[in-house]
Amino acid sequence: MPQHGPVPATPLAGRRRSDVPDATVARLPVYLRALRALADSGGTTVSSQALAAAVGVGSAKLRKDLSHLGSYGTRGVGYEVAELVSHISAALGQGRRWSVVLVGDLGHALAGYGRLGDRGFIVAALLDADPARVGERVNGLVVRPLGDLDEVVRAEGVSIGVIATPSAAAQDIADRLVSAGVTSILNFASTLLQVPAGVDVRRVDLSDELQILSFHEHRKAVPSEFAEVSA
Amino acid sequence: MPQHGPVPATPLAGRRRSDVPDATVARLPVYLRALRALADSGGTTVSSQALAAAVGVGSAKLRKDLSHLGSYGTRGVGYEVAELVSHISAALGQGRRWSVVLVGDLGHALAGYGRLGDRGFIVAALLDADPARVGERVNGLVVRPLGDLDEVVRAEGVSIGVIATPSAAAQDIADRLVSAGVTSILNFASTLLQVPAGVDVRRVDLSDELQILSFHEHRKAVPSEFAEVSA
DNA sequence: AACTGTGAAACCTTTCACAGCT
DNA sequence: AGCTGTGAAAGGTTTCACAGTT
Repeated sequence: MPQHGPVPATPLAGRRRSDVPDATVARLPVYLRALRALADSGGTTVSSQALAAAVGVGSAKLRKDLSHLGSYGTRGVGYEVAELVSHISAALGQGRRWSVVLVGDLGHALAGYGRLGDRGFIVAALLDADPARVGERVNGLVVRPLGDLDEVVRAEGVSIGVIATPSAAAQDIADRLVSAGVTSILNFASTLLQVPAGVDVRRVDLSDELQILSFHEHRKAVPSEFAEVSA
Repeated sequence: MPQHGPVPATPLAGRRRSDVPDATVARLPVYLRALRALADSGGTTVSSQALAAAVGVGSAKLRKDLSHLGSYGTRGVGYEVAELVSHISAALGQGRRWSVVLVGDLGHALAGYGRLGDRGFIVAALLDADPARVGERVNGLVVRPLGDLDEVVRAEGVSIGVIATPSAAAQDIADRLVSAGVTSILNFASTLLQVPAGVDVRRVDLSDELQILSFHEHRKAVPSEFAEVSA
């Protein structure tokens, strides 16, 4: 797995993947959720102040974030909720519905948890390598055997796969997903996946998250030890 | 529409929480896992090159990260695996074992998934508001009623809670956790929690993650619309 | 008066490149 | 020769503060 481009001489050859900064992209789903809640409760316009307060960020950051999508506010007034919703949705690719496959037993639980349907995602299939789990009904879906992966991905045009298997199986599942045509993977296993260029992977790991919390917790408990250099 | 006058939310005022940068803290668990794998396969020393390659970061970044913990390498040689493991563990607070409570049905699945025991975490209890789930055995633990929360937190000295309930219940659970004495929360619900200062919250949301992936996926599909003019 | 959109400043993170040790 | 540790440079993100618009 090659890592670096060969020539570092090029001054501006980095892969600019999109015009929207990563940090902004990560916040768009949060804004979107807050805006939809606003719309549901009858709001028609919001100021950056009000929306920012609702999501717990500063208003300048929110405005800067939105400015990367375009100029959709009205000076002196604020943003039209419905309009913002549609622009953010469009940026996130929600203009179409994305089919996803969830693989592994944690996936069965996630399928019932996330309200994915409300967010423009269709669970094309739940897959499991364990024959004992196959056939189980989970949240209106029947668990299918791993062998169906290729067929499902091709038939349903799946481009996103969720790996929620034990770590040991994760790389194998990733390989299968990629060879079936999946180009984005959300990986709940602790394994660091090897994938070809062009495939995006995001990893979410329970124990990593807990360890980050315990790092800070540790500091809360013994602040004096870290405050200052002693003798 | 939003009339919340003063913002009670946590604006996260500029505060130096620890001497280790956040970005570094987030990577420590990854280094630690790689180092343990190395140790298990008999490695005794690593160079920053080798370790960095194993976790998919640049070697300079790895060295800079480690330098925030101290100076534990040997020039010309590399790092002693066992020594690094113990220093990173110590930084993450793994010197002691942390008790956690998992609340909600997704928590039941997570309890069986994460190998938390291997990482220094003890699941003090699985709690559920649904009486039908109470008494269920999951991974060697019996699901207990939500009413036990206070007792468990105090009896087991729990400082970390995981919220894996439906969104509608999340804020209530957070309030209960906080009033029982929990000071770090990992929130899998989409709700943005309001907590008092001093309580850390990390949120992990399945549909947010999928939306981040679909953002990029969207761009892959229609690159011409967003790409710059090529040479 | 209220609020957006945005340059510029401040801050944080990553990468470079090399001095210094083994 | 090989590798760490780290200042300095480069790049990215957040915050400030205000001109511009309604």
